[in-house]
Amino acid sequence: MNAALALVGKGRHFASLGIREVTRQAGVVPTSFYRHFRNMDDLGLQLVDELGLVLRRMMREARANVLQSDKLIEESVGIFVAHAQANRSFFLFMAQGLAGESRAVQEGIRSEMRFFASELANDLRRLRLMEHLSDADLDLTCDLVVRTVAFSLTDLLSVSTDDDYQIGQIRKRTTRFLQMIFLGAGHWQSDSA
Amino acid sequence: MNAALALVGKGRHFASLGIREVTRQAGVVPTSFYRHFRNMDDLGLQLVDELGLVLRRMMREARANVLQSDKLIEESVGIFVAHAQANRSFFLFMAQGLAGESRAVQEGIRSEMRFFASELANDLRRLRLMEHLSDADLDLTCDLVVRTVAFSLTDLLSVSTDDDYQIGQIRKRTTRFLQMIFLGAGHWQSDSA
DNA sequence: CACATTAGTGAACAAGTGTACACATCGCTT
DNA sequence: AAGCGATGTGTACACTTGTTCACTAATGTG
Repeated sequence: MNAALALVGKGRHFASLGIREVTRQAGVVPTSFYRHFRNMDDLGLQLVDELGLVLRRMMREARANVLQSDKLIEESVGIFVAHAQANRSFFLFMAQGLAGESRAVQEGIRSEMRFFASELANDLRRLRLMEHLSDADLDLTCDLVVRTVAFSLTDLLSVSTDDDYQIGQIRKRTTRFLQMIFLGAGHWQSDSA
Repeated sequence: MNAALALVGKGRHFASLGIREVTRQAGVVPTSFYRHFRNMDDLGLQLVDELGLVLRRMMREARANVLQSDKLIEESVGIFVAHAQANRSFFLFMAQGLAGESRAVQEGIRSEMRFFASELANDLRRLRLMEHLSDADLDLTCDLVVRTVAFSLTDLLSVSTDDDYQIGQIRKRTTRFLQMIFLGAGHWQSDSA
């Protein structure tokens, strides 16, 4: 799995990886592959599972550092960017998988995103934010937020890790996106019900 | 190019296509490939160019049908969904290319999206909508809109063409996303400047 | 200690891959 | 009608690919 991630990190697309290529990168003979996975799709699914862990770690850190802050959005985006840098290959895999070749991987990633969105909704409820929104509308909002951040991911991953200027731009832009969304959510239903 | 699109339409990922595979689908001998393209990346780039045409056609139709409507957003989303269905393979290619293997294709698609966003901004200006926004903020809004729609694309393309219920759901959800964004844009700067 | 499980090995095979080269056709313009 | 450029063909070569099978080394449990 690390070998596959490493190749993805080097710019390859997961869908174009072959068994021999992965085992070569892992420093192991091709046949060994079958000791662990039935095929590449299987490997992809296990990567999705591990991706879940990465996301959960990120959420935990966000919750710990953000709760007492007044710049909630800005801080969260910062943490997200930091994690995306630290786990570049994982997030690359995630971005690829969204439109990937394996239906199962695709669905897995989508489901991780849904989970993330619902956790975000819970947090907002706990913080007594957006209390005027119905549960469904809060879910809607959080879904939109998660999508927006996920899209920023593709921006982030296409600039080199040390291009601090561009990274800063992306962070600012993403922050504004979210501010605009929450601004809309704040006025939702009050005048569009 | 049609052969490559056809394969993508059948669920393959562009990055995993080979020259022989494409020529086979095209009903042509492998060597013929080199009469038209230097390699698969080159083919991808030419597909991006043609994608540009598809998008422009879509914009034209949207402009023609939407201008006199009061349900601007809903209509636009409808037209988008219709075009995404009609040119399924093209949009699949677009969704794949965003996190694809070829940097050039990636940049090409991104640039098409930027163009689309800027055209949208022009239209809004012409319609005298969102006049309280600075040019930069209007661009920001349109970028966010285009991203949101593009993300809905991945939802749309992952359900089968004849699942009208799901397609309707996606259409409704996307419409609400855009309504929320424009609602936020409507209050932007007035209370967050 | 013995034994079963797990992870890794090496050789083998049929099939598929990208690319090169010389040759054949077609349609167009002069 | 002649010639030319663009497109397609057939053959060939050196690799790479997925998967199989029987075998070996390490691991931890009774």
